[in-house]
Amino acid sequence: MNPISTRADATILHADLDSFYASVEQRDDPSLRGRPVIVGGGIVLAASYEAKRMGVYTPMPEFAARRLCPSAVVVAPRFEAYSEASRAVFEVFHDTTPLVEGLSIDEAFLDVAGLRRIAGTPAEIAARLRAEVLRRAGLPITVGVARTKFLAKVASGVAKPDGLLVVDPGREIEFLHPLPIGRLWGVGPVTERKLHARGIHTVGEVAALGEAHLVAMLGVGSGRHLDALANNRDPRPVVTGKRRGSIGSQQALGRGRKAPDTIEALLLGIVDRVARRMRAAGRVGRTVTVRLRFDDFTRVTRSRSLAHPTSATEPIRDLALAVLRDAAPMIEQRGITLIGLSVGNLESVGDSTEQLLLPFGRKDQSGLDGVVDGLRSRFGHAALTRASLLGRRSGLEVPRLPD
DNA sequence: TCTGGGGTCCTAGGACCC
DNA sequence: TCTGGGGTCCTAGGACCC
Repeated sequence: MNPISTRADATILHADLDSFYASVEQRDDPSLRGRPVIVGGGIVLAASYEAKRMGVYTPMPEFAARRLCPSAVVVAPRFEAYSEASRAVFEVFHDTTPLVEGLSIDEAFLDVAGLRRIAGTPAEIAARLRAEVLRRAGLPITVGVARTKFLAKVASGVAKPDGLLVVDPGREIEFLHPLPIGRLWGVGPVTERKLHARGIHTVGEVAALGEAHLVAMLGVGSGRHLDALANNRDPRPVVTGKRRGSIGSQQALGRGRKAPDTIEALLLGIVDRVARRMRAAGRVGRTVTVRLRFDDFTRVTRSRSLAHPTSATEPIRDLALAVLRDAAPMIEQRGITLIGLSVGNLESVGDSTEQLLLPFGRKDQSGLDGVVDGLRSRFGHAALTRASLLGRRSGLEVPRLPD
């Protein structure tokens, strides 16, 4: 009998654009190529590798970066251009494999298992992916290849910039255990401090600690999570079709007193932006969270939930204002330096027609005409059109909509 | 070094229901 | 009259990620 290999192949790619915003600027303005570039808006949003070599990092205050790197060209961010570049890059991802899990505007996991016959080994696919991203989007990208998501991500981090690194399944521990704990997904400044205080500096040392110890130190969630990663257990599959759970916006205000009217006006602007984005995305939500940051950089959040999900501006605005007024004494006393709002508990408009009709007490199709106006005011016309289409498709006689 | 804007996930207590 | 345990939702806060 032939021995059956139980060890899975390294088929997960982590693709991560290098200094994304700065690279887009260098791509679009040839005079910036080869020079230190900082994309800044108060803080450093991105720095080219030329700037990083001088010690510039994200999110360093802009003035500090200028002092550190006087020869740097500082450019204002162009978020539209970055979204467009991201779209082009994700097109390449999707042309490579249907199994794409986006993590942010500039990185994604790709599962290329099963593509060997038609597309070659994962290393070959990764090399081609890098070349294609450069050709079609004009951007450098680093790819890590491994058996698990975590190892693939670490690999791309190690290979940066403009690199490709495959972690051979036979050498995973050898690769993983010497790494500093900061490389572990979920270890930020706080956890790092706690571990350093106990003399733990490498992933191998975390692995040796044992789950019980980690749980006692960091809580059940983080403890188990870190124990698993450090011991090279990461069974998470690449998941497609994930949707956001919240949509929000915020604005830093700088120090100094602001009149209550000014703060309200800012919040209204934010509500408007968020509601607009929700409608554009075809999402409705129920939980409205107002976020405040004070002069001393402490933060609070205050949230309330609506009875029914919505993407209409008015109910969100009313609730947000009520929450803000409750917080007025706090703001008066502590000074405000940031205001933000997000809407969570998101659902997709059109997930089910019933969900749309439920708030109106209509589970069947009798007398639907009368609810059209109500639906429009609640969800907006575009969402209603989609719902109507879906309703018809699922056999409901949803009334035709006036234009 | 004094800190932007977009998110995710986890924890924990209290209300409420069965 | 005094009392369980489980499940779910809501709210607040914290850590983390890019």
